[in-house]
Amino acid sequence: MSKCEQCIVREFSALKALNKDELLKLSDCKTSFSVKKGEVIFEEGDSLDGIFCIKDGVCKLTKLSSNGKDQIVKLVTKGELLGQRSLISEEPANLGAVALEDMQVCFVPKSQVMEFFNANNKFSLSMMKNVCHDLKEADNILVNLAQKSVKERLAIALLYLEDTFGLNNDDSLKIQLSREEISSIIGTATESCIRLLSEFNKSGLIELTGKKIILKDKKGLRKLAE
Amino acid sequence: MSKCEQCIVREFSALKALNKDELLKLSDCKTSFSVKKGEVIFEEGDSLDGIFCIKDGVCKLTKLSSNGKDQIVKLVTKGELLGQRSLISEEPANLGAVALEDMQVCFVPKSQVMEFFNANNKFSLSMMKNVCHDLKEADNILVNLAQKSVKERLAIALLYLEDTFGLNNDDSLKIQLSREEISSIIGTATESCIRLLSEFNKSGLIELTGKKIILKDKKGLRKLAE
DNA sequence: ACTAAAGGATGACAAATATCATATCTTAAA
DNA sequence: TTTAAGATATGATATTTGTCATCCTTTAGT
Repeated sequence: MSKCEQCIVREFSALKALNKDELLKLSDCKTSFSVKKGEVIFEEGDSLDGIFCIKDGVCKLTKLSSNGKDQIVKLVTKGELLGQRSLISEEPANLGAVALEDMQVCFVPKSQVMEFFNANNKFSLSMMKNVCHDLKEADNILVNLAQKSVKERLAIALLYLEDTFGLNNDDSLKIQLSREEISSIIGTATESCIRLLSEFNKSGLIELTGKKIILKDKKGLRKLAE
Repeated sequence: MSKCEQCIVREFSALKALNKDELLKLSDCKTSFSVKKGEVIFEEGDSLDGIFCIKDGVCKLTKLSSNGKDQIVKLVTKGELLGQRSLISEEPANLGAVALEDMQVCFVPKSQVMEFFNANNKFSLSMMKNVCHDLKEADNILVNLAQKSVKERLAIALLYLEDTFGLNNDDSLKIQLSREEISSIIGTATESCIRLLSEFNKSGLIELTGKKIILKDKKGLRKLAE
């Protein structure tokens, strides 16, 4: 069983507010496991008995719409927590979580989180700020979905993916998403997304090489994104 | 200066978690004021030095998109609080608030809210649950905007307005929104919204009499909304 | 009561987006 | 390696939605 003290999740999440004693408790009660690409961490409607710490990898949070299509609501990556809203609300998960890459995850039982929550004001405030940040982001995405064209949303999404997940050595986006997944982020048909990527490619905004995407003209993309 | 003890906001918001002493403090520090229909309570980007309690009336929370159109992100009504996210995040308001009706509002300074927040665990947990609820709602709306047609979104919005704000004696929706505002909720052009309302009217789903809207066939609307 | 301004309605048309069909390419399993 | 399944690409077409113009109706102000 590894220690939580040096874990990357401590750097980026509410766990940074925990003191040494609390970290020891955390190490004791957590369970580690790995998740293969494509595997489900939890499904929409599941009751979560705790939160997940993402030590490595990226997953998507999705919701199935009644038209049968999945919408990606958020991508969650290394260093972040998963399941906070559900835990605080004491409600089943509103979104499902699926690994986009192989992941290393820890599970911390609800009882332990609530103990920190009640005992450590900094921890609860920090967690709250995360939820608030998510709310702000969700509102902003909501406005984009309502007011921007698919083309604009694609430009925004590509810039977001580069900013958030960075680049490989060849300047291509580090995060690997299928065309269908990109469509599911921007809320459009897969074919429309593919067509626009081709168009961006032809007009020199991006460069497509197989699955790889390189943002060639970020200024142009930013202008498109407005 | 009126007492907070009997205030309707206590019934529905995090204020229900305050004890008698705290309520007295609240009464002491709050300022009451009224807002006329159409007036701005705060604007996107404003730094809020506290939260607002809505004693009466309804307001819209909007965000201006780069295309020049306002998107209504949420309607907030009698009994609810305003500005919680901004307060917790210690960030400027992400959304602007404009009265849809004449309102009675109280303002509670940040210092006092934070005092309750730190001293009273129930209060902070309750407030957090509100933010979590907002997040869930925002995610759900986001999915609808991404995946549902304008017609479906209109049906959903009409049902929501009836459920949330109720009916007048003549069965018409109690909340009065302009066509432009309805468009701004469902994220479409005003003309498209007007056209669909006419269509719903002709097909017997709703009945339009001037500004009044009566949901005639809720079953049909629910089916449309899926 | 009159008038201007705003809101609402509708047609004609354009643009954006979805859908369906099909072809090609990639990947993983036998 | 071969093959099948899935992913990507693209054309043709249908549908949805937006835009612009115009007219009608209501509302607020003088």
